[in-house]
Amino acid sequence: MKYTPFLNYIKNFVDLNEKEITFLRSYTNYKKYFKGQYIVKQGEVCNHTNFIISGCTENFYMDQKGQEHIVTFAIENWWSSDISSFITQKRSDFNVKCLEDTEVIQFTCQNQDEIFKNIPKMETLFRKLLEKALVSSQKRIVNNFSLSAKDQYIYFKNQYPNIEQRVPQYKVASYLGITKEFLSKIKAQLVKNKS
Amino acid sequence: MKYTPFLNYIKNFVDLNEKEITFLRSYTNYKKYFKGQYIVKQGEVCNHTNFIISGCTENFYMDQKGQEHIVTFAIENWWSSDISSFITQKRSDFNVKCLEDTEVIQFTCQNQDEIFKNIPKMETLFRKLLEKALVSSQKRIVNNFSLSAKDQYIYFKNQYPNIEQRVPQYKVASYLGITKEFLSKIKAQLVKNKS
DNA sequence: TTAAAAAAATAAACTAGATTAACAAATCAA
DNA sequence: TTGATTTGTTAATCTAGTTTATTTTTTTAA
Repeated sequence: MKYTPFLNYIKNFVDLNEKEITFLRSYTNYKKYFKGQYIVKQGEVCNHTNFIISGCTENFYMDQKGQEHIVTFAIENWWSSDISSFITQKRSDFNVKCLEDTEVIQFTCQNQDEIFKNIPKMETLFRKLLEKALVSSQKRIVNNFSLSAKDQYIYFKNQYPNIEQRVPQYKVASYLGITKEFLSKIKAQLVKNKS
Repeated sequence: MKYTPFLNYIKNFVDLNEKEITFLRSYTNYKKYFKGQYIVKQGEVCNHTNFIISGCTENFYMDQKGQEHIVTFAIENWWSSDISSFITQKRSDFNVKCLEDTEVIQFTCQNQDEIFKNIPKMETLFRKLLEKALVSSQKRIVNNFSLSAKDQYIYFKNQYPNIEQRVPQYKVASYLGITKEFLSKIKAQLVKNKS
C-alpha cells in the first residue's frame, strides 16, 4: 500500500503500535503530483510537510534579478517543504517543484501538532530529523566558505550520489551556487586530469 | 539567582510548574567561563548544549590551510554548542570559544534525554528552537548565493545589531566569509556613499 | 523521423573578491 | 608611559568564477 515506504522509514527511528499507526494514517494523507507541478509556490503559505515516497523535488527561489537559486533537492525518503513558511504560516520565499512524478505523505500544521500531542515519539522523531537537517545545513555553509567550487562539486557527488543523474546539470550548478558554464569547465577539467 | 534569565527565556515558549522547574534545575548546571576559554575544542566530543546567560562566544573551525572560519556568534539568550558532535557524540569539527567572560546553563546529552522524557514540553521547546535555527541557517545559505559581500554585511548588521560592537572586525569578516581587507574596503565605501 | 526546444560545451572579456605588503591606530601589559 | 601586540587601513597585483555570445548535443513531442 501507499503508506508502506513511509511506515518503514519511521521504523528506522521509533516503534509505533497498531493504534498509533492508525492514528498517524488518519492524520496524514497521500498525494500524487506530476512532473513540473508545484507543491509550494513562492508567495503562498506552505501548508504541508511532505515525506517523499517516490520522485524528486527541487526547492528554489527567484531573486530580484529573476535568477533561480536551488536550495535543496529531495528524493525518496526525504522531507520536502518550506519549513520557514510552514512554521510561521507566512508567505513562502521558496518554490517546491516536482522534477519527476512525485508521491508524498502530507502533514498539515494542525495535524502535525495533534500527532505530536498523541504520539510523543513522533515529536522525538521530528526533533531528531531537525537536528540532522541543521547539521547538514551548517556543513553546507562551512563547505561554502572553505572549499573551491570544484571541491564542492566533488563533495556533492559523494554526498548525494543518486541525484546528479536525475537532474539537469544546470540545476546542479545552481545548487552549488555557480554558473552552468563554470560547472561545465570544472567537469571538463576533472575528465582531463583523470586520463 | 543565576537561573533566572534562563527560566525567563523558557517562559517565552512554555509554562513550567514548580515541580518541573525543580526537575529542570537538578538536571542542568550553571558554569562560568572566562574570556579566551574554550567551551568545546575541535577534535574533542561536545558534551553539552549551552544556554548563554551572559557573555559572547564564537563557533569556528580551522581548515587544512590553518585558516579560521567563524560559523556563528552567540550572545545572551542564545544557544551555543557543536550540535553535530553533541548528537552523534563524535569528535567535534568546531571550536566554541568565549570572546567575553561567559555564564551558561549546561545540558548534558543524557540529562537532556531525561528532561525530554519527564517534561515533554521541553522537547517541544527544543523542536521549535531547531526549526528556527534551521530556517536561519537556510537563510544564510540563500544570502550567500544571492547577495554581494556588501549586502551580506548590511544584512548581518540589521539582523544582529548587538554583535558588531562586541567582536573585532576581522571576526565579522570571517563570519561573512570574506577577508578583513575586503570588509575594510566595503566599510570605507559605505561611509563615502553616505556623505 | 524530424523539427523544435532544452541542455551542455567552449571561449573571450570581465569583475568581485583574494593576496601580499606596508603602514597606522588602538589596546594592553608591566 | 612605553613598547609590544592586536586590530584596522590602503593600495597594487592577481585569480576564481561571471558574463556574454556562439555552437553542439540531447531530449521531446507530434
